[in-house]
Amino acid sequence: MEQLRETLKGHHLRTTTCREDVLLTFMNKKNALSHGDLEGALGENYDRVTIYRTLKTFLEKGIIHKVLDDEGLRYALCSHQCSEEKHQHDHIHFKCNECGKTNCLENLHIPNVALPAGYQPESFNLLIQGKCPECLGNN
Amino acid sequence: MEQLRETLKGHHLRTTTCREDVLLTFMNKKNALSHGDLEGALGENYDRVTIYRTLKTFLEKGIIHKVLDDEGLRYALCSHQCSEEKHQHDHIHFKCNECGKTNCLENLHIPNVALPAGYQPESFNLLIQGKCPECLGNN
DNA sequence: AAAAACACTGCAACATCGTTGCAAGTGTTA
DNA sequence: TAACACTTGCAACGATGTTGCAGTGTTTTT
Ligand SMILES: [Mn+2]
Ligand SMILES: [Mn+2]
Ligand SMILES: [Zn+2]
Ligand SMILES: [Zn+2]
Repeated sequence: MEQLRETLKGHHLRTTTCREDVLLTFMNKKNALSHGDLEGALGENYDRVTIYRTLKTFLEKGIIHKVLDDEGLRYALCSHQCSEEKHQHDHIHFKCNECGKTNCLENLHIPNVALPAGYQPESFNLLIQGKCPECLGNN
Repeated sequence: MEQLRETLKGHHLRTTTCREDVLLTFMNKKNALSHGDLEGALGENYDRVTIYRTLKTFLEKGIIHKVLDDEGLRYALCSHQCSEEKHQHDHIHFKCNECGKTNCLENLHIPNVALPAGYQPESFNLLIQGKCPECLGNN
């Protein structure tokens, strides 16, 4: 609980109950969340628009990052110290086609790619889809 | 023009003007297109819904594939012989943050990744964002 | 302590995106 | 020709995302 405020303070954001709850939701569920997921979890307490704006703010401040998906955008916590200036990610995301959950594989890095001459890379997003360990166990 | 009908026939689809025009649009513009792009190009000739359905059909038949994006889904032609049964892609996509265009780098393959035990991969999507050769030239 | 400036939220209104059902039209098959 | 299957447009709807504004609460300044 106190850690939440630390995180917000650390990114120069005021502590509000909506921000605390959104942050808490990300920490409880460990997989990537869509706006709809958050609205489902917190929609009775906060307006849709407020949740959108909270996500936008968290993105800008480096608290969460986008997770590409084949059916809609999701978001996940930045584990390392991202800030408003530097938003660096090079880890892999895995989406299970069975349970539908998408997770950050934080310690699995995207391999280097030798781009053709003239391309200047700035950021990378690798999504691997398949079956997750849990779903493979239950069958 | 005749090649269009070949492609449609080859995937067991009737030749219709909408399908021809959508296919033609993909071949003319070389970058990945969103539904909105197609609606902008063909919207006066065909209903929005028809374009949605055409995209869905092309996806199922293996004529186009999804291209993940940080602001919305796009689609691009499958260059190799994808079919209704087998939809295999392992090439890299590049999105230019300057001009906004996303392209298939057909002959640049996604490197192998050693997933942790228990994960069963099925498909891969790698999007690299940065500046494209054209935009780097013009400045 | 009071005033001014700023930040956050909810609400309404709107725009875009995507899906579904149905009826009419067109092509294919028998 | 008659039956059938596929394709399209239209209408209606639901989901997703954005913007402006007014009310409230915080922070900063005087
Ligand atoms: Mn991640
Ligand atoms: Mn591609
Ligand atoms: Zn799973
Ligand atoms: Zn460019």
